[in-house]
Amino acid sequence: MPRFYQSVTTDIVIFTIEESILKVLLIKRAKEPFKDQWALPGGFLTENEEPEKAAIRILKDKAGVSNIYMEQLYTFPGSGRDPRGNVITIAYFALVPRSRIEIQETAKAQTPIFRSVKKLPDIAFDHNRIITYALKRLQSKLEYTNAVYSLLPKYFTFNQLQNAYEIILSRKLDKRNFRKKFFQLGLIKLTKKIHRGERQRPAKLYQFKLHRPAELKKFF
Amino acid sequence: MPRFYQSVTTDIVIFTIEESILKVLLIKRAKEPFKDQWALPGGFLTENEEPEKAAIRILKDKAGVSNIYMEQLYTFPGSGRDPRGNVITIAYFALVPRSRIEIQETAKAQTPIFRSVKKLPDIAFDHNRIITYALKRLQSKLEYTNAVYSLLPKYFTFNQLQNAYEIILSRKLDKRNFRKKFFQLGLIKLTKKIHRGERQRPAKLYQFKLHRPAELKKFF
DNA sequence: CCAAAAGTGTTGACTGTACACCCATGT
DNA sequence: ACATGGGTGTACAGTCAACACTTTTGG
Repeated sequence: MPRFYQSVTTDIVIFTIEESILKVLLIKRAKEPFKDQWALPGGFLTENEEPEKAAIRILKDKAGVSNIYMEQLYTFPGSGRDPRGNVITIAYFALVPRSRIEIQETAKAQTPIFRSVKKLPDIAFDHNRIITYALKRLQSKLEYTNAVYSLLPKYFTFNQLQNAYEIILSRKLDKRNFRKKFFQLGLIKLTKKIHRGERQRPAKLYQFKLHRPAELKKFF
Repeated sequence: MPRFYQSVTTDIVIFTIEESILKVLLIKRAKEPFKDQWALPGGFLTENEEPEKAAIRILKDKAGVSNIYMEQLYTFPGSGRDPRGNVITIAYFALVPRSRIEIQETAKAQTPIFRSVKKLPDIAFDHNRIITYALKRLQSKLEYTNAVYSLLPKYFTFNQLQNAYEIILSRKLDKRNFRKKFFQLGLIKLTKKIHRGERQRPAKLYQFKLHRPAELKKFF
């Protein structure tokens, strides 16, 4: 059987919540094709590099974060991606609390920004399709995993938690039912800390028991 | 950024039900590495071939089927797959009713056989891992899609349907509850055909309304 | 008439959903 | 004192799970 070689890239959909909006990290492409257009951070696999390693490397290089929720999304065919021939891309998605992101100096030339997933600019390649796919996956992951832990700071209020769900699912949830259900899941625990300083009743702060992916039985 | 090239393969986990056992198609490797060991059908992408096209091609070449339920499973890294260097593999899984499979002449040298997923022989590469992953995916797909349609013949009895679920999920289901729930889903319709010839009460035959993938709200 | 699988409803437990008011603070 | 988000319980509806007997055929 003949052996062929392909170009393989990874692209990462990095989600965060900022100002109550779900946003995705985009960078401006420095090179052709699609020079100066917005695109997902990504790049070619280096020689013998494992795809997941490449995704972790890119996450570190562009957003300065590591050790966050990340999973493989799908491998997209290259149709039309690149004039020079087919390129397949292994897409990942990652969740980061806004506070942990430090845009790296090396990446600043590419003017990385977070854009609302609801108001995306024109985007290079088929990255729009990838983002749509990632959003669907994220929504369904909320329903049967503890993935949110990776969008929230270490200590958070129940309302922050609920807001994350509402923002991602784009719908209101009942406060009492949400608290009841989520607390029964046993994923989080009450801490002794209290969030003060706003001009209203202080809020109790919670934290996740686990800071790594876990599956649940059921959910929302 | 430098551009590297990778070898990319596809492997397909082809499931079928035969004699009330869930089985996977394996072939004997004709070449090194892992010559004469059992492996999933698969192969290198040809030049500029889209991964899904390659999977369809292999399905046709080895098992003689087309137009069945198939979806991308995951892209596995090549660690240790091939002594000559890293190879990544894009894995797919497919569901075929046993009756539709015609092992192709061209493939017979590789002595393809269906083996029970519960009693697999020694398998080349990391294909065991891929099969395990595929099985998990299949089980969860049963719960929120109509995927079974692709394991059953055109006309089938309610018991065949239930057996398919029981075999894949490895647990007994309550007959009355299963019928009630499944019928409410509205995926199948009663036909006027009747299955006779066994020495017991004849069974009504049903068929799926759709013979393509569909998502449901909920399930089992 | 016997063996074997086909077919059919009801009940109690549980889960999900809808809904409104008081509380603690900062200004 | 008041505005703001924090925090709490109950009742009804819908869904899930357990369970046993009659029917229809072929041999």
